[in-house]
This record gives sequence, C-alpha cells and structure tokens, in this order.
Amino acid sequence: MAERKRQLVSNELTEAALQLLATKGFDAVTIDEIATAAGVSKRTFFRYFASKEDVVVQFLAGMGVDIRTELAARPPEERPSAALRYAVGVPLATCTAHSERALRVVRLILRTPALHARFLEHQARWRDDLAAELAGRLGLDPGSDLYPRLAAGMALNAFDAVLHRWSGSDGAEDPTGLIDRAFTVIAPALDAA
Amino acid sequence: MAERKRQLVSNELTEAALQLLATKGFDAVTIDEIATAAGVSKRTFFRYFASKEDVVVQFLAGMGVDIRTELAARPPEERPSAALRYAVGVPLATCTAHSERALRVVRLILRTPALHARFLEHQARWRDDLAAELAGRLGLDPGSDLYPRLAAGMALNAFDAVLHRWSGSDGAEDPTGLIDRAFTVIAPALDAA
DNA sequence: GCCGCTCGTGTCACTCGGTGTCAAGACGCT
DNA sequence: AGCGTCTTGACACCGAGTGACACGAGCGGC
Repeated sequence: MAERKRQLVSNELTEAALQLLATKGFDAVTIDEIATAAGVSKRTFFRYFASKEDVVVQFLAGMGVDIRTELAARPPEERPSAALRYAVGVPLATCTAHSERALRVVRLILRTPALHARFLEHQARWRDDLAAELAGRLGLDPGSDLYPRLAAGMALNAFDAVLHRWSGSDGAEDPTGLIDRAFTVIAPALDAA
Repeated sequence: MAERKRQLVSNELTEAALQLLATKGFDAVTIDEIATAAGVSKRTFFRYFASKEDVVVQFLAGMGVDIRTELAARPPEERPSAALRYAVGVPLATCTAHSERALRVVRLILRTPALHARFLEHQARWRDDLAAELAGRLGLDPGSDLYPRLAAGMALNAFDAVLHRWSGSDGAEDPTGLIDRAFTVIAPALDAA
C-alpha cells in the first residue's frame, strides 16, 4: 500500500510537470510550481526525481532496456540489420501507441537544450548496452572490434532521425515506414562481411 | 590591444579550469575557485563562458566548423565515405597534434556526465550542419531524404567511437588507423547507390 | 489501551550556478 | 583636463539541489 501511494505521488508529479513544462517552457517553470501543483513540497519532488530534467527524461528511461531485451530475443541467425531494426522498432511502436503524450514529450525534449543533452546521455548508455549485446550475439570482442559500437550507434542514429522527423511532422509521418527507410540506408554497413 | 587582453584572460581562465577540474573532479571545483585561481571575479568568469561546462567544451567548439569546412573543400566527385573520412580526420589530427592536452580534456569529458551531455549536444549540432552540407553536395532534399542525416550521424558516430578508444587506451592507439578501420565498416552504407 | 518504532513528508538553512544592476576604474579621444 | 566607452568587481538576487531535523501516520509488542 505504501508502494501504491509512492506510485500515485510519482504519477501526480510527472503529470503536473509535463503539463506545466509543455505549456510554459522548461526554464519558465520552477520546481516549486510543479511540486505545489502536485500537492507536495519541493523537497519531496527531489525524493522522487533526481533533477528537473529527470521528470521528463525518466518518462523514456525504459526504452533502453526495451531495445536491448528485444535484441536479445531476436533469433541468432537473423541478420544484424533485421534484428536491430526490430529492436529499435519497440520503443517506436510505444511512441505511436501513445502518440498524443509521446509527441508532446519528444517535442519538449528536442526543443529544450538541457533536456536534449540528458536524452543524448541516455542514448549513449543505450548504445553501450546495445553494443555489448551485439558483441555477445556475434561472438566479437568489443575491446578490439569496432563493429559492435558502430552498429549500435547506427541503429540509434536511425532511431533518432526517425524521432526527429516524426515530431517535426507533428506525428503525420509513420515511424514504421521511416525506420524501414532508414534501415535500408544503413543495412549495407550492418550486414557487410 | 583590448582584444589581446581578452584573449589573455580567457586563456588564463581555461588554463586554471582545466588544471583544477582534471585533478579535483568536475563537481568538487566551484567557479569561485577557478576565477580566483585565474585572478578574476566569478562575475567575470561568466562574461567569458556561459557555464561551467563551457570552459571545457568550448575547447573543442571549433571542431564542428572544421569538419564542415573540410567537407565543403573536398572535391565534389569524391565518394561520400572518403570525403567524410577526411572531414572527420581534421579534428582527430588536431587531437593527436596536442595529445597531452587533448587527452586530458577528452578523458574529463567522457568521465563527467554533465560534460558528456554538453559534448553530445555540440555533436548533434555538428551533425545537422554536416547533414546540410552533405545534402547540398549531393543535391538531395534533406526534408525528404534520410540519407544526409544518417550519413552525417554515421561519420560522427565513428568519430565518437575513435575518441573513446583513443582516450581509453591513454593515447596508445593511433586515431588515424582507428578512423580508417571505422570507415571501412560504415563505407558500404555511405557509398551505396 | 499505550509505548516505541519506522518511514514519508514538510520546514528550514545552506551551497552553488547563473544573472541583473550599478558604481568604480582603465583607456582612448579632443 | 574633461569626456565617452568598455571592462571589471561588488552586491543582491533567483532557482536548483542537499543536509538536518522535527512532526505525524502507521504499526507491532507489552
């Protein structure tokens, strides 16, 4: 029950934060505002989130592990381009499923330098994870072979490009179609050898 | 003459900052410390640099334009993989030329999340610039074609991987050799079609 | 019933990054 | 000397983030 309440407060906080940040802009909203809007104190906010950026970015935090677990679940004989495409497709599907909310968050992140920076940091971690998974999958040594890191980077780069285009078109363009087009571009490098 | 003095103060500031940050760690150094070490006030520090991260990251700020101008200078008939490889090679050559200093800065950036985030933000801007240059070079429409952004991303991704490996090996591995190996991996995608 | 226990929260005080304001000097010009 | 301009330092201020502590709610043992 204590866990229930914790989740409740957390949701209240993210809800208030997303609402305020999206309308007034990142810098124009203080943490006090968010906290009072959620009915708690500023101190309590920081017991749930490490920073102002965290409220927004933690909203996408699960994507990294989603990508990696999906890659781990793909059949081993599948070519890297296909496996990575499906792995990266998971968070994109989540985006399209909750497009109203996801679009607002993505737009906010891309428009706000501080958020964008944090987001890129997350992505860098995802890339390392993906590279490790990929190296294990292909039996490569990540210490000597550049391929795993480059491949993971290419996949996430494609993911990023699609996200930009998707939010740039206000959700009009289809992420699935975009990611397919992106992967036809990078596939020759992913599947070489 | 006034310009001389400005440059002098700026150098003093970056020197003090790099020294202190590299030894004590990013969070353990206050701006007051850096400023007093350079013989100026905290307020003056912020007249030269926008933020604490800026002192370190602005050290690499020129790289972005270097890459783009080099790409613009490459012969138009050169294949994208070769042109991008040379473009990205420019800042890497600068790194090897001042390896003692560059290595310290790169290590500091990669080790400090806040700095890493800012660095990635810069890179994202470079990528957009590179993509625009590449689109112009190939006569593609960056609004509809994904290739420019993906290609620019791949090149910078390779640059990033090399930088990591270089700093990870304490400068032992040769950046030129690494970037060549990285580009043989991604070239099939860059030169397809 | 009451006593203690823990745990979540609010309050307060504090540090530090970052900004606006202003007055005091340094410099060039006439 | 007297006058703009430009840089600087001093000061006050805001907001992010942290540490310390006291309060109250819930809960098990007596």
